[in-house]
Amino acid sequence: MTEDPKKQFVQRINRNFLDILILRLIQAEPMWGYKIIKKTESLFEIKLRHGAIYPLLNTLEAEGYARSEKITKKGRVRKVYEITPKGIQLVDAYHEVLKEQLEKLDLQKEA
Amino acid sequence: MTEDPKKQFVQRINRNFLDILILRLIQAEPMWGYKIIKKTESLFEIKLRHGAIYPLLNTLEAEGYARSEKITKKGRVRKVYEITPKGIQLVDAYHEVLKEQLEKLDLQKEA
DNA sequence: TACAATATGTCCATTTCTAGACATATTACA
DNA sequence: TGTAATATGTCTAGAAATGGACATATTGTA
Repeated sequence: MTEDPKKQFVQRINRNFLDILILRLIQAEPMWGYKIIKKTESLFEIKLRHGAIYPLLNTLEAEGYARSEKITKKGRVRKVYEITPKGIQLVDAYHEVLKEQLEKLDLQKEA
Repeated sequence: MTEDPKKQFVQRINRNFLDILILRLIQAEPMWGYKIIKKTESLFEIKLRHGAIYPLLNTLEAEGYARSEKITKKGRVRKVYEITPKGIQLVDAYHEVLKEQLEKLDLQKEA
C-alpha cells in the first residue's frame, strides 16, 4: 500500500510527458524506438510499452518535432530519430515553464 | 489559434499534477476550493473546473494529505484546507524527483 | 427584483488513454 | 532446433479523464 511516492512521480512524469522524454533522449543522442525503451529502463527504471512508443514516434515525426532515417545494421532495420529545430524549441519551452512554475511557487511562500 | 507551446505545458502540468498544485497552494497559505480556482486563474491563467477541484479536495483529505475546517464568514461557509505533514512529504518527494530528472538528463547531454 | 459573484457539491455522456494481445522479421546463442 | 533478444508496427477492450450540466444557498449590486 505504502508505495514509494518518488517512484510514482517518476512514472507519472514519464507517462504524461512521454513526448518530451523522447525528444530529450534523441536530443542527447539520436536513437531508435527499441533503444529508447531500454535507455528509459536503465535511466528511470520505467518500462515503456512499445505499443505506445512507436505510434508516438511517428506522430512526433509527422508534426515536425523529429525526423528519422532508416539504417540497416547487421540485418536489423532501425529507424533512427533525431530532434528537429522545432523539437528543440518545444523542449526549451518545457524547461522554461518548469522554471516559471518553481519561481511562482517560491514567491507565494514568501508572501 | 496560435497554440503557444508554453501555455500548453502549463495546462498539461496543472492538469496532470493537480493534486500537487493544490497541496503547494495550501502549503503556502491555507485556502478553500473557490479561492484555489481564482488563485490558479491569476497565477497561471488556467481555469480549473470546480467539478474537478471539490472531489479532489475531499480525496486529498480522506488520504491524509490535507485537513479542513469549516469557517463561516459573512454567511459564506468555506472549507479551509491546510496541508498535513504527509502532504508536505509528498510535495517534497515531487521536488526531489524533478531535480533528479533534470540531473540525469544533464548527464546524458555530457555523455 | 434580478443578476453576478461567492461557495460547495454530484452526476454522466463522451472522449481519451492504457495495457496487452496480435503480427512479422532477423540475429544470437545454447 | 528452439528460444531469447532485437526491431517495428497495429488493434481493441476496458479503464480513466474531461467537459459541462444539474443542484443549492448566500451576499453584493444595479
